[in-house]
Amino acid sequence: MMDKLEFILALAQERHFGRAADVCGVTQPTLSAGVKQLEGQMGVLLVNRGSRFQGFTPEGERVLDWARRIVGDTRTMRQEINALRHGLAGRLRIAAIPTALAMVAALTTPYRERHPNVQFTILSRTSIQVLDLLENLEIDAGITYVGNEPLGRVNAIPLYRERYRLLTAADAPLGNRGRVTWKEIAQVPLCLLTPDMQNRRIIDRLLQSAGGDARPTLESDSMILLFSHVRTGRWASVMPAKLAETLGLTDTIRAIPIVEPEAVQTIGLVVPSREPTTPLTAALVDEAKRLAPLLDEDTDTDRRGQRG
Amino acid sequence: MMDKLEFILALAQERHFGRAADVCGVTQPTLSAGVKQLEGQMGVLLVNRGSRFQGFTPEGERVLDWARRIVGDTRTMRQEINALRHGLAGRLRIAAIPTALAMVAALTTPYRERHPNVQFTILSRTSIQVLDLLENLEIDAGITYVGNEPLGRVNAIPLYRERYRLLTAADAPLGNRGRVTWKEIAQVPLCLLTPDMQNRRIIDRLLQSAGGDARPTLESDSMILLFSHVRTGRWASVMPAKLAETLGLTDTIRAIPIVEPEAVQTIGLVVPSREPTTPLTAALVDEAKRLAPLLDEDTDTDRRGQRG
DNA sequence: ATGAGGCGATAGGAATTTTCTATCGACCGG
DNA sequence: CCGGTCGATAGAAAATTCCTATCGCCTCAT
Repeated sequence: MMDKLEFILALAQERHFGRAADVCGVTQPTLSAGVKQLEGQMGVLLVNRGSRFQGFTPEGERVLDWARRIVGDTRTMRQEINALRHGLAGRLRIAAIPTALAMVAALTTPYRERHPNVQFTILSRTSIQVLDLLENLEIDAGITYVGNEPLGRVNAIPLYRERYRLLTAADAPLGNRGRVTWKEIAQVPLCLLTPDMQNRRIIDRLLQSAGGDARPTLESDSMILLFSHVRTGRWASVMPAKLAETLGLTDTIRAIPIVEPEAVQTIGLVVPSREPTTPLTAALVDEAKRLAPLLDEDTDTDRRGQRG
Repeated sequence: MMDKLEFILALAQERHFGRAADVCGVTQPTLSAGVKQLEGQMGVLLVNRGSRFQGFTPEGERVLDWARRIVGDTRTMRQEINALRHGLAGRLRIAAIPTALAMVAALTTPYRERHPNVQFTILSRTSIQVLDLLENLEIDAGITYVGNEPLGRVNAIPLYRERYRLLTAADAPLGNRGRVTWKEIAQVPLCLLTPDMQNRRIIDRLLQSAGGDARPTLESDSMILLFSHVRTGRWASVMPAKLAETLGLTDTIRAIPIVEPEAVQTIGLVVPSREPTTPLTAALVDEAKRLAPLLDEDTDTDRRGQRG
């Protein structure tokens, strides 16, 4: 029963019997039979098939919902019992949006000090993918934008506020400025994330509303690539203050506050809203709550510093 | 996995490997092996044994908690899918305290009209047993006292207020009265429920606080038995107004309001607080919410009538 | 003390279920 | 019309589950 539920979870994830079978570590006929058996037990067709996977029936969607819950609870139970015996141990799977990657260390480092037996898997994903992975039990927690769009069935713990900086060479146009406007930025050759990233969409919106043209010279899904271009002195980029600090400012590269408007996005930890969560996740939430005030303080200091 | 969880639920219920096996429809060695296998998967002993069942370990108690949740969710899923196909169908298991038994029909009758394919199992139990059965997934809903004692992890829907009447022959002492006090009642030979029933404990408390002696002449766990004694004209009893009405008042038997104090107990439907509940249970809650205002109205009318 | 009876664990074999390999038929795109 | 992909099916092998029979331990009554 339990494994059959895992089958349809994998099937929802892969939308392909063969690949879903791989994910589950069984052969395709086994998975096919498992799904069929589940359909027998339920007395309804769960999957629309026609020589291809064609999605789930309405009943299938409901079963899928329950399967997520039941499988999730089972994993949580396992982990809770294990934690009772051996303390916190296991692997914590986190996905973060690229602009937040740099601050994940601020969360994982104290976590690991408290719980040395926990291992981490950290993925870089778009904000949409983060929520998707969370929904499908493929990650334990996400770090993404909170407070703007509806987040679905998750709990959010705000971590810090993202403020934007123009990253550019000191000797480039605008390089000597104490602050710049979004309108001015639109004039320089920008390196930005690809449009599937929410960060890019936010920046596009800001540029457009300032009357500027949102046509970056270069786009990539890697912040490292963007930064390396800025380092040549020939390109500029827009990135969150925290990230700019982490990547390391040199004498030649400056991070200039962008005003009009001074845009602020809240970044936070998101975890499944199910109660109770796994011990590993619960500990991460604790860590986030501890960290949040510190980060906000940093941001305030930083802002005052830049302004003064 | 799933069936192993059912095993320990049965074990918690029966506190005996052999009987638990019977409940699950397997032999004792099968259940033993199942529990042992679960312990293997969890990596912890779940049950304390010493040639006898000696209760669960702390880890076992946690697993038990999760098992209730997971097994309950699985059943709910099954039922929900079934309801999508065939409408509401299946068996609704209800337990009610004896004094509330008579009003269950007010709930089941309209329910059955709306959902003709639903079957009922209705048990008469003490209020403690009702909550216990609910906790162990052995019933879907209970009807018992709400609003007094802590109820645990259940939701309560108030149904009506229980008011007490002295049931006695018209030609017996007090039989001609328009109202009586608790103190007066203590003087007549009473038939009451056994002390394991909360109703009896409530009445005892009222009698005692009125200075009367709480020593009933006859006690039983059956309301029918109590009533049949009253019908002889030689005994009296104290029962809720609703119940007295249902049992049928004749010219010779009167139901006399009891005052000083006029005691009121709220009776309600209790269902597991888990969300979402099974479709069968959800429909019962709907029915209860529909019924509650009608019942309260009756009670008020009744009270005014008795007083006037 | 000692024997009977109840309880849960264990052993070993039967039965069922699960899973695999191999292959088929349908559909899709060229 | 042909090659490739996808999911279903068939049949054999493997694994597991489950049962019967029995054991060892403990309790309680004689």
